Formats: sequence, structure tokens, C-alpha cells
Amino acid sequence: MDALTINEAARTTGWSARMLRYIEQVGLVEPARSGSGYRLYGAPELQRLRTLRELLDSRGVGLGEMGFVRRMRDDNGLRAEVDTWFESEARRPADVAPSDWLRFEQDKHERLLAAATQLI
Amino acid sequence: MDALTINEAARTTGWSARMLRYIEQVGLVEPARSGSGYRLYGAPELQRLRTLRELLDSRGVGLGEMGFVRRMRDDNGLRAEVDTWFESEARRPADVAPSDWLRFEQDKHERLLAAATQLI
DNA sequence: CAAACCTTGACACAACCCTGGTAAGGTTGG
DNA sequence: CCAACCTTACCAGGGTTGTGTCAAGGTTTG
Repeated sequence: MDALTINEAARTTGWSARMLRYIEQVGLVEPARSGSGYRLYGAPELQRLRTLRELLDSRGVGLGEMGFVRRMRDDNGLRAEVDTWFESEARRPADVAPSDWLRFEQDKHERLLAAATQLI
Repeated sequence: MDALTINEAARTTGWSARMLRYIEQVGLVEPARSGSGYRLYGAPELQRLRTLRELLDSRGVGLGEMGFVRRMRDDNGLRAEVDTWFESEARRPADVAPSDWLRFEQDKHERLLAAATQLI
């Protein structure tokens, strides 16, 4: 069983056990559970916890904000509404070279495709 | 001059003048300024303010969270880091039918393209 | 079986977010 | 020129976040 219990995971990631429970509650890292309910952190979760800490520290992001992004990723309706709000930004068409914008979206699409192929 | 000053904009959008300044500070709706520095809200800004209120009320989203999404949209590095964190989610490939995932991204791409053509 | 874990739930507290208010001063328009 | 706006810069207070700690009880293991 290559999975750590919560205090072991805390020690190797730098979070406190309390915070690991909080991070789970926010929906960011949800470890498997043993039959009796113990949290079991595997290598992927540990990695995610470490990079999460790095991300928050280096970019001044909060857990709540990451939690909101997670919410947008789970809830397509919410994501669509938020995207739409931002995409209807008040600027005249002339302000953005449309080709640039499309280009940007295409690049994004390619980035995601690259990530996908790597994952599969 | 079809632009409203801050208190007029407040009255027609339901926000307080104080909140309009705060919303600007968060980077969500940044009105033009008159020569002497008065904020000038045009029709697009007013529309955005109304839909913003609707979005926050109906989905329980906070201004801070919207501000963070804006930050991600401006800062490509931040967006990439956050996206990467989520995309390296700890699930075995079998859990997601890859075709579904790609499909989803393609749909998204199409949605954005549609929005683009509408804007141009 | 007892020590050392784990669980959930609750209380606590500093720091921050959201929002209102007020003060000191510039702008506008009759 | 004066009333009614606007500006920025603060103070303030209720609500939420992030974090620790403790209590009551189940689990694992030497």
C-alpha cells in the first residue's frame, strides 16, 4: 500500500493535517479513503499538494480562489456565464485586432490538445 | 455625451457609488475618465454592471473571485500555471474517456469562435 | 489491550473582504 | 459664486478565510 495517512502526508508536503482536511473541503485534493474512513494520499496527491503550495506561495493565490476555479471547471453553466461576461468586454472591435484574438484562442486550443496527448 | 457620472450610473445599475469604485479597483469595470478625472460610464459599462450583479446574485460568486478570473485572463503565466495544476489531476486515464474530453475542448473552441464572429 | 493513530465537530482568532461613511479638496453649471 | 456634483484617502465594522487546537470517539498495531 503506497499511500500515506494524513499526518505522514502533512510531513512530506509541508501542509498541516488541518489544512489537508481544509483543502479537501474546498475540493482541491480529495484523497481516497480506507474502508474505515482514513484518508489515503497516493503519490499523485502528494505531488499535487506540493505544486499547490508552490503555486499559492509564488503567485499570491488563495485557496478560495483556486476553489472557485475548480467550481468553474465542474459547473459548465457557471463557466459559460463567467466566460460570457468577460468576453462581452466593453471595447470597440477596432481595439482588438480580431486576428490576434482568434490566434490567441487557437493557441490555447493547441496548448490544451498538447496537454491531452501527454495525458493519454 | 451619452455617458453617466458615477452616481447616475449607481442609480441605474443598483450598485452604490462606493461599490462602483471598488469594482473598478478590482479591475472588472473600468470606465473612461473625463478630462478632469470624473468617471464616465457608457452604455456597455452599464450593461456589464447589470449583468455582473445578476451573475453574482444568481450564482453566489464574489467580486474577489471574479477579480481573480480577470487576473488569470490578463496574466498568461498565471493562467498557464493554474490550468496546468488542474490538468494534472490525479486520475487514471481510464477514468476519463479521452474522446469526451477532447470533444469538450473542441466544443469550447467552437463556442469562443461563435462569440468572436458575433463580436466582429 | 493500550498507545498511537485516525475521524468529525466545535470554538477561537488574526487577517482579509465587502461595504458604508466621512473629510478635504477640485469641477460644473445656473 | 454657490450648490451640487466629483475626486482620493482614510476609518470602521460585520462577514468570511485560513489556521490552530481541543474533545469525543473509532481503528490499527505492537
